[in-house]
Amino acid sequence: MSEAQFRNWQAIQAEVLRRIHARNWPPGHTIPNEVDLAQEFGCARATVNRALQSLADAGLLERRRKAGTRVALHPVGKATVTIPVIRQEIEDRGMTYAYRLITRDIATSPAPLGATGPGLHVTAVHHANDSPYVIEDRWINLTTVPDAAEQPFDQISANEWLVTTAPYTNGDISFAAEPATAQEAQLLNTAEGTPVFVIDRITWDHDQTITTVRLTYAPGYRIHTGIGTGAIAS
Amino acid sequence: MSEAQFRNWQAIQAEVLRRIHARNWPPGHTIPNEVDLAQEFGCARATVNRALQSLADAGLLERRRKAGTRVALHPVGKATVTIPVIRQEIEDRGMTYAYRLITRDIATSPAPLGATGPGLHVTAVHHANDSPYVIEDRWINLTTVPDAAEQPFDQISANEWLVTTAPYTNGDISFAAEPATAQEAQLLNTAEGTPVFVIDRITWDHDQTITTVRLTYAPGYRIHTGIGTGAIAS
DNA sequence: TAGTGGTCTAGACCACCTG
DNA sequence: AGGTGGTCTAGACCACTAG
Repeated sequence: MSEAQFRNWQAIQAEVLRRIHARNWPPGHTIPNEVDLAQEFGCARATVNRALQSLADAGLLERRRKAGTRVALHPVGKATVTIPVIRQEIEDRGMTYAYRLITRDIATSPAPLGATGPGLHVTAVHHANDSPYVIEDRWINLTTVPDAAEQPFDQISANEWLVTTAPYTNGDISFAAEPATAQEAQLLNTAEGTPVFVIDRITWDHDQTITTVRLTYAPGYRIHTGIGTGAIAS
Repeated sequence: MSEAQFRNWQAIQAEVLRRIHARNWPPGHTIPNEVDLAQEFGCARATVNRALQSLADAGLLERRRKAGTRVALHPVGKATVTIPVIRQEIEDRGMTYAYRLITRDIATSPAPLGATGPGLHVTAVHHANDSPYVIEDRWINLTTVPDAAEQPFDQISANEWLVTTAPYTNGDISFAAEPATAQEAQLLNTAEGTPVFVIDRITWDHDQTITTVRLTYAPGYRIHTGIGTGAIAS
């Protein structure tokens, strides 16, 4: 009791986790406030705050001013998916990267890009070990990224050019399974209707649309990542 | 300048972001250390630390002791995918939830569960508005979760029972697009070979396997989430 | 309105790492 | 060896919100 056993926020976090797992603090239970915990753990309140905030970020605790800190009823799992540059993703897997531009046109942007100004439409295929890896079907808003109009995108992909040129503040991303269209199947060297993994992404700089992209991966592609309290960052 | 314009860590974070976007601090650039920034912003170093750590978590900065803080060369995007309980996911979309147990057997666990002890194999279908929504094909490790053997899982799904009973510390998760097998197609009321979104998940309590599950979603399912510096938490 | 978490401060010590 | 980020402290004030 009131022993100064827990000197750093990670130790405190581990102890809190232990009590949750041991059902000392069951789901829905309101745990002691930060002042009391700080006294029990023999540390400053700021240290307790950091430990609890980290657990709240992980979804295991729900915190509200005045109401206190409760153990989440349904500990929502959270998986952080990293979205690397395609060339890096391929090279990190030890495969040889190649890039092939398919089409490049300037036309009126489709609805998602704001429906107003002109857009640059680029389609390309990224290869890994000479096999098609992913199709990049992209619209770039030429109103917000006018420099894109001068880029040929025949050597450097729009994917790679944009990350070092057009920073974004927000984005939406979605994952789905879809049947390959005839054109996609041809580019990916597979059969029409084959299940393919599709990522749709749109990014903004504040409220200005920058680009929308559909990435259609060759069959067999998987996204893999870790979850859980062991992966807590910050 | 040394003006005390930035009083809280979020304002500092915004200012740092502005300088990165404005190319004042281009990719690869080493930014001033925390002491200098604190003086410039007219605040305590801890406040600068919080702002920079938040940006480092978001992948925009790379920090190392002694080396300092650099702007990331390839600002890796990170999307946080939440993994809710299936019943909640359906009800949150305003649809009616229903659950149907298909099979329940005790047998020797397959390889992923440790290959040693007995396992409980449960397959079930979750419905939304009376349409099949997702197939849950699960193995539960009866060595680590013996209580599962006494659960019928005919009313409450294993998915829901486990989150409030068997906490995990770590997990792996992967997403893929696959063709529906004959059995999956039948349960999902679709055609064999139809592209379906599949989630494979395995969870451990430290190094003890708890459960593996394959979730096969009905055609049309999408995972959707946001990305970017606007979604920074903590 | 009072209790709780959110944050800031000024200072200090430490762990890590580069040069 | 020395500079940098990582963290802790003790105290303070503020913002939010439940009762």
